[in-house]
Amino acid sequence: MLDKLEYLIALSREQHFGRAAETCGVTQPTLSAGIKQLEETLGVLLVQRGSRFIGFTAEGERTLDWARRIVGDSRAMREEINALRHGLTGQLRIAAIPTALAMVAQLTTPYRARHPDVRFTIWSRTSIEILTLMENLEIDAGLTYLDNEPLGRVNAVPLYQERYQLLTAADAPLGNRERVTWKEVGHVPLCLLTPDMQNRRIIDGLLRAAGGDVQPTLESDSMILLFAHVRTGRWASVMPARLAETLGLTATIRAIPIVEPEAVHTIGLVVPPREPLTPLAAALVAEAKRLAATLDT
Amino acid sequence: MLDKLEYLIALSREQHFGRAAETCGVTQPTLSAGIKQLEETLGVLLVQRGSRFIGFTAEGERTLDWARRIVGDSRAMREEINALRHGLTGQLRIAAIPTALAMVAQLTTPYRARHPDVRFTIWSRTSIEILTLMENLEIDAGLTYLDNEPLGRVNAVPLYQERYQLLTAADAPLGNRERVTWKEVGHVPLCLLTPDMQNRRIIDGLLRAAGGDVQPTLESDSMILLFAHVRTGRWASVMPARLAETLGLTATIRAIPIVEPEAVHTIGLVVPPREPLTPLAAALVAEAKRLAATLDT
DNA sequence: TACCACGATTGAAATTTTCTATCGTGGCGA
DNA sequence: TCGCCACGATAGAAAATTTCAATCGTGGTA
Repeated sequence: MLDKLEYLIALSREQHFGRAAETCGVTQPTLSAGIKQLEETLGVLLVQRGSRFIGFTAEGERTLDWARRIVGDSRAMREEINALRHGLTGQLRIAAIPTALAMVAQLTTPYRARHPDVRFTIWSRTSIEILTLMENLEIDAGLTYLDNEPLGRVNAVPLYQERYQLLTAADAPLGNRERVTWKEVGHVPLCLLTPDMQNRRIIDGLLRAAGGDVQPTLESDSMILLFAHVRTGRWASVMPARLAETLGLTATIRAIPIVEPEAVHTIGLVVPPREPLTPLAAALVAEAKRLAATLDT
Repeated sequence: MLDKLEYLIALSREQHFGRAAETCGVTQPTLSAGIKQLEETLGVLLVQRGSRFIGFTAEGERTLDWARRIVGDSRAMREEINALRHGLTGQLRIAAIPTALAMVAQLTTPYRARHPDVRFTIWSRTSIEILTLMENLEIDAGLTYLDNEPLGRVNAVPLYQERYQLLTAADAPLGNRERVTWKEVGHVPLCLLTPDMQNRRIIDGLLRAAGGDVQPTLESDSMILLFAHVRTGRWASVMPARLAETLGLTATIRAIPIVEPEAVHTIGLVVPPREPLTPLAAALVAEAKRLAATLDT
């Protein structure tokens, strides 16, 4: 039964019987039969059947909710019992938005000092993908915006405030300023994240509100790539203050606060709304609270 | 896996491998192997092994908690999906303390009017047994005291206040009074519930506080039996006001309020702290809230 | 000391699960 | 319009697992 529920979750993730079967490590007929058996025991159709996967029925969606919860709880049970015997071990899966990636090290480093047997896997993902991954039990925690676009069903721990700076060469236009306005930034050719990133949508909004138009010269989903371009001294970008500090400024590259308005967004840790949390996730939340205290103001 | 967790719950209920197996509809070796397999997948001992069942290990108790939750959720899933298709059907299992049994009809009658396909099973149990039954997923709801002795992990809906009256023949000692004190009641030979009932412990406490000693002439776990004795005109008892009304007073039997102090205890519906509730339980909670509104004050 | 209750163990039988191979269907491009 | 292709369903054989009846071993008890 539990494995059938896993099949259902995989199917919702992959939207495809064959691929779902593969991720579960079984063949396609096995997964098909599993879903059909679920349908029989529940007495309802769960999947809209055509010649290919179309979607779930209303009952299927509801069952999916329960499946996520039940499967999640059974994994949490295993993890907790294991932790009772062997302390915190295993793998912690985290996804973070690109602008928060640098902050992850502030969490993982003290975490590892306390719990050396935990291994980490960290993905760079959009805020929307983070929520989907969390729904589907593919990550244990996420680092994302808490206050801008709607959050799904998660518990959140605020970590720090994201403030925006223009990153540019000192000898470029605006390079000598102590502060610049969003309107001014709108007239500079920029390297920005791609529009599927919430950070980009925030910056777009701020630029438009200042009456400017958004004309990025270069887009990427990688902050490293953006930063590398800025480093050449020939490009400019908009980055959160903390990230710019972490990446390291040189004599020739300046980070200039952007005002009018001095926009601020909250970044935080999100974890599944499970009670109790898995031990690994609970320890991460504890770490996040400690970190938040040191970052305050 | 799910069935193994059911075995664990059954074992905690029966404290005996053979009986637990029987209630699960399998043989004893099957249940033994199931528990052992659980122990292997979790990598810990769950049961203290002697030549017979001794108890669970700490890890076993923790696993039991998870098992109750996971098994409860999977049943709730089945029930909810079934309700989506066929409306509310199936069986609602309720346990009530004896003094609240008469009130059950106030819940079941309107419930059945709304949902005619639901069948009821109702047990008379002590307040402690009700909590145990709920823990072990053997009942869907209970009717018990909310305010006197510690309640377990449940959600509660207050229903009504229990006030105490002396039930006695009009021509017996105290039979002509408008009110009597607990001290006076302490001097009358009484029919009371057995001491495993919380109602009895409450009355004991009140009698002792009034300086009297508790000397029941007759004890039973059945309110019907107590009432039948009172009906003969030769015995007296202490009953909640509402129950006395429901059982029906005759010209010769009077219900006399007991004061000093005018003790009051809250009775309510308790349901498992599951979110969401099963549809059957949720409907009962709705009914209880309606009833509570009509009973107010 | 002998018995008894209880849970573990064993080995065979039954059931369930899983796989490979193949079928049928609907969509899509030539 | 036809033919191909991707996808999920189906069938049947093989493998894995679960379950059971029978029996054993161990403590506790008379």
